[in-house]
Amino acid sequence: MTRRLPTIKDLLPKLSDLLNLLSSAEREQLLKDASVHVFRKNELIYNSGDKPTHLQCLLSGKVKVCKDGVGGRTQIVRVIRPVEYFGYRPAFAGENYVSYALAFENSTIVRIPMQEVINVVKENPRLSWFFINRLATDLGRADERTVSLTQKHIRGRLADALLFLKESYGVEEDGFTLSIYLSREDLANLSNMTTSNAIRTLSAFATERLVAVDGRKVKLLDIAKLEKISRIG
Amino acid sequence: MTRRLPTIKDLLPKLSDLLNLLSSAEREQLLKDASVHVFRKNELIYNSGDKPTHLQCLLSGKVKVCKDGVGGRTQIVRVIRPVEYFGYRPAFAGENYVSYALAFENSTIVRIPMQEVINVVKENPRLSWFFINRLATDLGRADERTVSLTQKHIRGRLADALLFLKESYGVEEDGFTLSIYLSREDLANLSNMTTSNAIRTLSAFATERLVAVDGRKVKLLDIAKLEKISRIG
DNA sequence: AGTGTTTTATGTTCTACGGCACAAAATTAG
DNA sequence: CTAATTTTGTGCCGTAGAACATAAAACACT
Repeated sequence: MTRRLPTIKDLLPKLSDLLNLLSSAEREQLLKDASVHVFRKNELIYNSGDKPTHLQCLLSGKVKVCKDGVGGRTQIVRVIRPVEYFGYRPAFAGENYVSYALAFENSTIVRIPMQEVINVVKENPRLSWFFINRLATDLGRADERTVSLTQKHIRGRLADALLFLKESYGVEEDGFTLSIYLSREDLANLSNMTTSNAIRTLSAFATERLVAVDGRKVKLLDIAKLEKISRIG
Repeated sequence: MTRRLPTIKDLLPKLSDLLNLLSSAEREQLLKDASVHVFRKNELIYNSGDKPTHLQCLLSGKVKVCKDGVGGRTQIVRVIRPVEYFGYRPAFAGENYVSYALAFENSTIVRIPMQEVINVVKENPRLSWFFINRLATDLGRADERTVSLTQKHIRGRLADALLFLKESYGVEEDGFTLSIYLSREDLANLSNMTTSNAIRTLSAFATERLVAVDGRKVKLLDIAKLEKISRIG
């Protein structure tokens, strides 16, 4: 079977929620140096300390954005789904990356030179609004997350993580199975606990019939109950 | 002694980092319905659930932005200093407030109708950039904070809080005393611990000569050591 | 198939920190 | 000035959850 890298032209429709905001000249300006990259599972997309030279758009696959804390423990800060733009925050803040991004699974990404994006942002208020809206939404989520992760107990945090994954990546045709298959360790890093506790708590949920587990496949059987656990902490 | 409410005209210079980005017509548009408000210590500036009808600018005083978590425990999410704009995030995200703001001490605030701000933002990329830059910076801080609060131990979190207060509000003429006098409870809510533990840990810092405490006045005696405690968690 | 490596699972121990109780001090109210 | 309330300071206890150990299972690689 022959494989080819998709060209930018193939992908235009997927990028359109951003590109539609632009004049054709602006579109040209952004796309002339855009490039497509394929990352294997667990491959590093950008690293902490790197200069944010490119706006990235995830076309297919799944990506996690992480930060490592003091004890070497890793926190998954955000997850990216297709078709979502990411990697722009530090460029807008005038910083280097303070997080790193890894492909959960094989992923295709378009990279657009950030300087061009900034040039257009500084001219085109519609594009500005696009980013203002996303940054404001993400900031709200981040604050919410801080409170949840610091105040809720383990069961509440795991329930949060499961519901969050459903919202982020959806479920399979059966309507129950999370479309993303995470290791217990990733699940732990998402909900701020140790791997052992993620395993234990997920087992507990399984015996309580809140979820059904088959390896890395997780079926969410009782959303209402999970939401309640999330609410009461 | 007679007191009068300052007029918008008096305050124009203080608002200037934002207003300088605007045409005089735009400036007029924003200021025509702007108003000045004075809040007493501990007074509520906006509440969770409120509609974000106004962009606010703190002219004098100090303000805390809080969220309450599941156990009724309060988390101080952000602190505002003069001259800083706040209260705009949910408007840009299309949400209502999910936090509430209280005056730490008597504070003066200018309120500008948010709809007018949005109208100008959607026309003027320089103003857009102003908010993009701030939102991006705040989002970076929020992520950093999440990791710190979840992973560092109590001493690290309290050290963080003290250094953060120094950075936010500065010190008095002696070069050591924090310019903000916080209750132990506020200190606890800032660093995600119970009031008792804030008291205990601050006492420990005092006996270690890292700080000197006199009521609510806190002198930071050994910044380097505090930074180290923050770093090692 | 066989061997090494990573992931999952479970039990056991240990401790950081929350919860609670109470007293002293400080602040506010009347 | 006195009473009431809030804040600060300490001690003690209980426990959620981390740390560690070990084994079984799953997976990867020759």
